[in-house]
Amino acid sequence: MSVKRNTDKYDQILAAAVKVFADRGFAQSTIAQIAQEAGVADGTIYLYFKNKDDILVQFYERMTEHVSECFYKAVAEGTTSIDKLYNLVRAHLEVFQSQASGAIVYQSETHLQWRLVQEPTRQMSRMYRELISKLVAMGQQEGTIRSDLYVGLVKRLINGAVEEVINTWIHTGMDHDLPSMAEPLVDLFIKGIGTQAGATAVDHLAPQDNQKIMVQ
Amino acid sequence: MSVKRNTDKYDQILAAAVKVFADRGFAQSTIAQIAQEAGVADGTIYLYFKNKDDILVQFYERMTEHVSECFYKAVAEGTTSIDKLYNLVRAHLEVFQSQASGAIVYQSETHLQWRLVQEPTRQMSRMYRELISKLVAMGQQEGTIRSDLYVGLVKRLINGAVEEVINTWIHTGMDHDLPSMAEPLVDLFIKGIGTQAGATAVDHLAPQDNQKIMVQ
Amino acid sequence: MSVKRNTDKYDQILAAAVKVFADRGFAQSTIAQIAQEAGVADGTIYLYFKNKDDILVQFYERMTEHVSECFYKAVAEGTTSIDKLYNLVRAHLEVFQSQASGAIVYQSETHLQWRLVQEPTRQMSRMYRELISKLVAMGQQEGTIRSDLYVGLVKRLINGAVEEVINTWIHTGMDHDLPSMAEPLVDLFIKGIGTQAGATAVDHLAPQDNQKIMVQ
Amino acid sequence: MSVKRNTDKYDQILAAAVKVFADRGFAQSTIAQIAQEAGVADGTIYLYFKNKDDILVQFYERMTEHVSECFYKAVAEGTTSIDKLYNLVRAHLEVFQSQASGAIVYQSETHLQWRLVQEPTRQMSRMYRELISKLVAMGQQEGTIRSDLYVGLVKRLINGAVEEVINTWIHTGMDHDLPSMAEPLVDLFIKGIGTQAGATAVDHLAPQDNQKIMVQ
DNA sequence: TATGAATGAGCCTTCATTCAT
DNA sequence: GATGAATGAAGGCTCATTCAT
Repeated sequence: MSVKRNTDKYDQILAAAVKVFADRGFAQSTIAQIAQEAGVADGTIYLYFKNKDDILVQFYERMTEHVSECFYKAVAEGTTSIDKLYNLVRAHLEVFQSQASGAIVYQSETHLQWRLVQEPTRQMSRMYRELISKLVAMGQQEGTIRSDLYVGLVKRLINGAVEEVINTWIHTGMDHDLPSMAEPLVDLFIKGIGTQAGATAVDHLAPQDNQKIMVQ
Repeated sequence: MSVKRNTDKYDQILAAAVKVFADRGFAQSTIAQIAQEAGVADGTIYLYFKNKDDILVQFYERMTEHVSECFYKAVAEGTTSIDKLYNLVRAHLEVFQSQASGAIVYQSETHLQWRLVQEPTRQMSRMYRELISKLVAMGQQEGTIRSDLYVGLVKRLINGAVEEVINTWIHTGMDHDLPSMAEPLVDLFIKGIGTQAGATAVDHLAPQDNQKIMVQ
Repeated sequence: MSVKRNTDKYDQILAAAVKVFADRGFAQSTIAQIAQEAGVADGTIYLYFKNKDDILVQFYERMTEHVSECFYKAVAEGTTSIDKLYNLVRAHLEVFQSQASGAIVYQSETHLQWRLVQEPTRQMSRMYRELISKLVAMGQQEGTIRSDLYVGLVKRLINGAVEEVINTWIHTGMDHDLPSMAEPLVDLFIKGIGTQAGATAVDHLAPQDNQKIMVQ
Repeated sequence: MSVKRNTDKYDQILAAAVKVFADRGFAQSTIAQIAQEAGVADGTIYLYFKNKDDILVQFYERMTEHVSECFYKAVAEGTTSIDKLYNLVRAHLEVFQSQASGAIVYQSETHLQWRLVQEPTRQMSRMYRELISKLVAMGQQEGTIRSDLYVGLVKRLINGAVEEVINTWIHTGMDHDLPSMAEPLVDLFIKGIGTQAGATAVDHLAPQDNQKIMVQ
């Protein structure tokens, strides 16, 4: 009656499903396609997953867990905050490159299946924010990172840029090396794109309402 | 015979469709739902759109056109490159805030309905890259923007960060003011998150293969 | 409220409908197609015909009437029974050749829309039988036609053969001259395909139950 | 994935479909009606047939194959050409009587669904022509069949007359015995309806262009 | 009269899910 | 456990018919 998890066949089906989802999108994928890709009968899938939605949810939970581990480990391995940031970005790119299908599904379905994957996604986001938050605090103590920063926005800056790099990679056929983008990205994160003169110029932009910036 | 475009009812149906798509996703939306939201009969939709896919395509084409205009105008209105960048980011945030449903659909379906919306999406991306490219070149002449930049990556940095800000806004209930994020974002883009010491530290990160960075 | 018949537009629509029916079949034809072919608006058709079925019925009634006239006239013009038969067959082929679309529709839809066109079809059949019946009786008096014939079967022989010739003409692209088949057909009807020896051989075939032969 | 053919349920559905098609015509029949008649769910039909069209095509292929076998066997069993002709006509009537629904569908849809059933229909026609052709040649050697015949026209004479007999049978409620018409039909085919005097009279009909007669 | 936009019932087809084997 | 045939609800789309202009 209740589904069996963490068996070989479970993994086999999940892997097949991710591949199919990556190809056609979750909503356009059918149980029959997944079954064929996994080399099992349609009905067999229901021995391991409650229903079609459950497959996606399981994937997100696994993915989140795996990614979390990787990110934590990557950050732990760095000594300075900048090392840690570099390791984090590199780990992000590496884990998505090594699991292209998973990456595609994750990037594509998060918005669309929000109701289903809200929980793992939020957890991922929280984890990311926490890592960035610690990084920034550490860097501020080291004197390598500015002290006038809204952490929430920094997180969005870094996460958004990295994800955009991954998206571009996906849409251009996944034919270039993703982790090698880590260093130039971190370079941009740290130094920005401006010169000293540019920095001064920015300070003369009209001030704005900073109240709502710290959301999430 | 052929569909009637640019009529009141066309707009009415398109608006309804965007609302429904934003709520449930394109694939999960039904013609019946759109018809009900628009206050017309199911069949009426087919007087204005070839089929369901066509509704999404029309939306993308309209959106792309509208956004392009806004962005071009915004950039044209700035005097310095930093002004222009600020105006661009602000325009991006403004146009998506003013069309929340459209923003959601655009962000959500681009990846998933790639076959359908490839063309307008590519056009949008090209336009964005062009604007950034000109901005950067101008800033480099002004001496406000660094000269050692890969424009493609800068575009991904800025676009990715802005879209992530929009996504966060969407996922947190669209309850804060989006355009006010423009200034702190530009501040981060120009200055980065590092200090002088941080900048020096970045230069000591392991060098990497820069060959493939210029993709897109 | 009540439909107007025998006006120019009525004829125009009817002609257009027959053309469309011939192309795609009655059930696969749409009012929109007929309207376009006729150069009128969809709604206009309902000023002249009760509904789609009515168009077919009107066509059958007209066709039956026209064909009847032609057949009667053709038969009246012959002097001997064989002349009359020849004229009948030739008229049949002529009228269908001169109205190819009508011929196609008539041949194709009679079986399928039996419920709709039963009446005119039956009338046509009755007329045909009557003509043949008179022909045969006349020939028997003249001594040119056998006296041991079941008229119903003779009618089916002649009508069936002529219609099959028409069908073949339709299916081979309507590119040969139809009325010129009248003479060889009549030759076969009168003489049969056998020799004297053949005729003798036929008489030795097993006798059968002749009771039910005279139907229709 | 691919449809299952030659199973019990396949036959069951095909039989039900033929019954429904015979009742209402192919285009007016619905999958739901067929499913109900077959006692299965709508979706089940798609496990055995690609789509609605495929059902008709399958029927035609089966029918053609079955009829071909019957006709070949019937002709093979006769000794003289007239025996063979009689057997052929009788087999034709028998096979259509024993499969009334199939007969109706075959006669009704051949013209209308020409695109779909062209292939089997052409094959059937070719087979029929071949049989007639051999028959005639044999009879001519035996001296029982005239030597001045256009085979194509003879085929149309025989086929047309037989089919008209079947049509009449269908339209009059299928209440008389069809095979018993074989003998009087063959009698007409061989002897014609004329007397010696009639034959002479025919020869005085206006000559015509014989060039195009041999089509098909 | 004539129009053609609007309607909505109905149909083919797909596919998640079940269950007898 | 594993299968895959069967189910039937649901959705995209068509088109005969109506009616306000």
